[in-house]
Amino acid sequence: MTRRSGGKRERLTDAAARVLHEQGVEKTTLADIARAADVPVGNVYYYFKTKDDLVEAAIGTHGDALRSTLAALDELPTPPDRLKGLVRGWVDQRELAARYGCPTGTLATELDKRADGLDRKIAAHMRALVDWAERQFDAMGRDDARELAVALIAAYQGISVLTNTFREPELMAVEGRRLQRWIDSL
Amino acid sequence: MTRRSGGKRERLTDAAARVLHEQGVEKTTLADIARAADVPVGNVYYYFKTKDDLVEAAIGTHGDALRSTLAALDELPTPPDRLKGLVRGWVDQRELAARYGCPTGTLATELDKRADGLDRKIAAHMRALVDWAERQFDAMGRDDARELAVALIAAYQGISVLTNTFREPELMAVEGRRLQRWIDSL
Amino acid sequence: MTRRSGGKRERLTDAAARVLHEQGVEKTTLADIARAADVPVGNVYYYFKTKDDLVEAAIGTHGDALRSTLAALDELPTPPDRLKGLVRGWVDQRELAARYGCPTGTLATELDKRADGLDRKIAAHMRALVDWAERQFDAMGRDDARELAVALIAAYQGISVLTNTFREPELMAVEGRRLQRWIDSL
Amino acid sequence: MTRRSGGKRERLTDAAARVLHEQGVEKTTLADIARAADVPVGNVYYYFKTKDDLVEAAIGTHGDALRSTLAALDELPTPPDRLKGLVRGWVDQRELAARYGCPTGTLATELDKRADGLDRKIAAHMRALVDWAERQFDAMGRDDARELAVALIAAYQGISVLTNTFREPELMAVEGRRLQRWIDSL
DNA sequence: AATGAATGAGATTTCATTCAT
DNA sequence: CATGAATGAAATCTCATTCAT
Repeated sequence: MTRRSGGKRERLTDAAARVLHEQGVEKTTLADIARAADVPVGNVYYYFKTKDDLVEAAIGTHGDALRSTLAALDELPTPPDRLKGLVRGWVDQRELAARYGCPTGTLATELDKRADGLDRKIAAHMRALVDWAERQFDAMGRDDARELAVALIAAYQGISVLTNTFREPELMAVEGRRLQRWIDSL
Repeated sequence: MTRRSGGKRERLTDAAARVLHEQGVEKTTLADIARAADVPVGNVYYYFKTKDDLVEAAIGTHGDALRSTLAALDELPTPPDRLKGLVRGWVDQRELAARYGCPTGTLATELDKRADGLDRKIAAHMRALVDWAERQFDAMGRDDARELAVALIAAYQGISVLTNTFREPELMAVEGRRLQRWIDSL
Repeated sequence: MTRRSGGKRERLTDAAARVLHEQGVEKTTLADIARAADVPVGNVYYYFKTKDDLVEAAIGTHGDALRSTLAALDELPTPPDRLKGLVRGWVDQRELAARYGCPTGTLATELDKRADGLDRKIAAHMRALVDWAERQFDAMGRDDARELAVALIAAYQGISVLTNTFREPELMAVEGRRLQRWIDSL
Repeated sequence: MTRRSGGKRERLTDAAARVLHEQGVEKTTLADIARAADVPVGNVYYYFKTKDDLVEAAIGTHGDALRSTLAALDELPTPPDRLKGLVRGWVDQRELAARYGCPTGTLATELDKRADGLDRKIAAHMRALVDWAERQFDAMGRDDARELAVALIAAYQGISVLTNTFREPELMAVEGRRLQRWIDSL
């Protein structure tokens, strides 16, 4: 709710969300984020008590983005439309995935090495995504909705890893087509 | 290849391979690795010029493990046997994956944030794996061998991410059965 | 002496006096004091140019308290009554002393490490206390009034240190009885 | 037991003991201590994991000094001799007390504001001193040995505070004579 | 007068790397 | 070859003080 003074807090979380995705949590310094947000380093601590607090806020930003993406998809008429819309979004982002991977996936992978609560925060977002997909498959009358949902999200996470590792956006496009056909076949 | 002095070099690379997988590259200090290998810190630099050199050696160790796994699978009679053997290996490692993810995948994800050559080293191992799978599908007479290979490895990487994020080894087991059926269906 | 604006200045000095006693000068931040006084941090500087100015005001508050204590004792009929009244006051405060020590003594001890004038301010209060005791002993006809006064105040400061160090309020009570007997014996 | 490389660790604890006494714990930076010991700041952390660890070591140094002082006094023939020897030592140190107070007392006063274990460490030294004095009074056949011991140490702590506050070493000398007479009178 | 926000200097701490023996 | 010790650059974090409104 704090929106005074040019939305500096928001600028910081946005910059953090982007930079942490690009550089990873451990490699990114507060100075990196402060610079990207054009805020003096010392000032960051006015808004966030620790670096982890800022990381948490950035995770929240990614979660917000995910939520609004899913909300937009919910406007589509049928469950298969929605699922295919999700896949289309992934394909649209393939250049970013090739360079930095899926934000949720790479953050989850990095944070899972730690035992603080941050890993649970990002896991919650991943779970929200799987849950959403499950609801779509369920609406399509599938008994194995959960398994299908896991398979879909896993397919995306997996191809993100390969797309990123091989720096080949085209891989995402190919897999996207495969997933579209698969959804249609259900 | 040097095997002098009580295999200290090997102890270091082995320890590095394990600890880097468990803790991640950035969170792991040289001291962590030295301790795990029971080698004095100062001594590490006799064997490795920099930390990155040691990371590279650890990547090599993971590559060796992968190569010998594939070599063992090559002993199996038919390509589907080999592919299903690969999947079985993944399922067998599901507890490790739940705790730390796939070594190759998590290392690739972390190193891809950097642009210093190490990311290309780990990418090479990932490529070797895809190539091997492609050869199997090719031997099965599939025209779309490359695409199938990518899909298989992506499925594994993806379920590794979810297994790790949710700390649920069972996800890997379920996906393993799905992949087995899929291979049989080809 | 300014009493405008809801006595904010007074609230600040009172809070400072208390918090500085409890936490010590160096460990206490301006924010701590502002919070305790329920005054916005930025506002403190309207009343006090620097942190040291506020510390000085807090010292003044302790001095005021001391002065009014002595003024009240001056109402008692005889010098021994007054001295024993002083001792009784110390014993009454023993729980506070056990937790945080004598305010004057602990502040003096901490400020004496500095050479910036504040140490002289607190020394003045300590001197006022010794002077008052000297006047009582003098009125009792003692030639060694100064020496006795120093001994009395030192006894209190010393037992405050021990009471605080050992967290044993009872020490103060025992020493109080000893001092009462001693005063009676003069 | 580590005594290599020019006893740098010892140099650090000695410097810390001195500088912390002179400047107080909170006002003293690691850089201050490192400079006094002629050791690079970064190197301090090779010997002490945190600043508090170094403070603890410095407290230990003060404790060692106290112990050896008492051990030397134990060589004196009679308990009164020993107690008066203790007092003589205090008087001999009066210039230091006038400038910085009693090391044990001022450290105890400052550390008692904190709730970590360091306050208990310094309290232990203070207790050792009281215990030693109690043993002497006990050996003199006094039933009230504990109370006398507390009174003696309190007298010293108290006069240290005044000597320091007023910057008057002579106060310690006067009180020393008073305590000598008092011991003789028992 | 009042105050949320801003700032920068400085403190603690970490760690890859180097050095002396 | 081996190794405990050393080093300095850089990162996180704190806080008195100032600023803009």
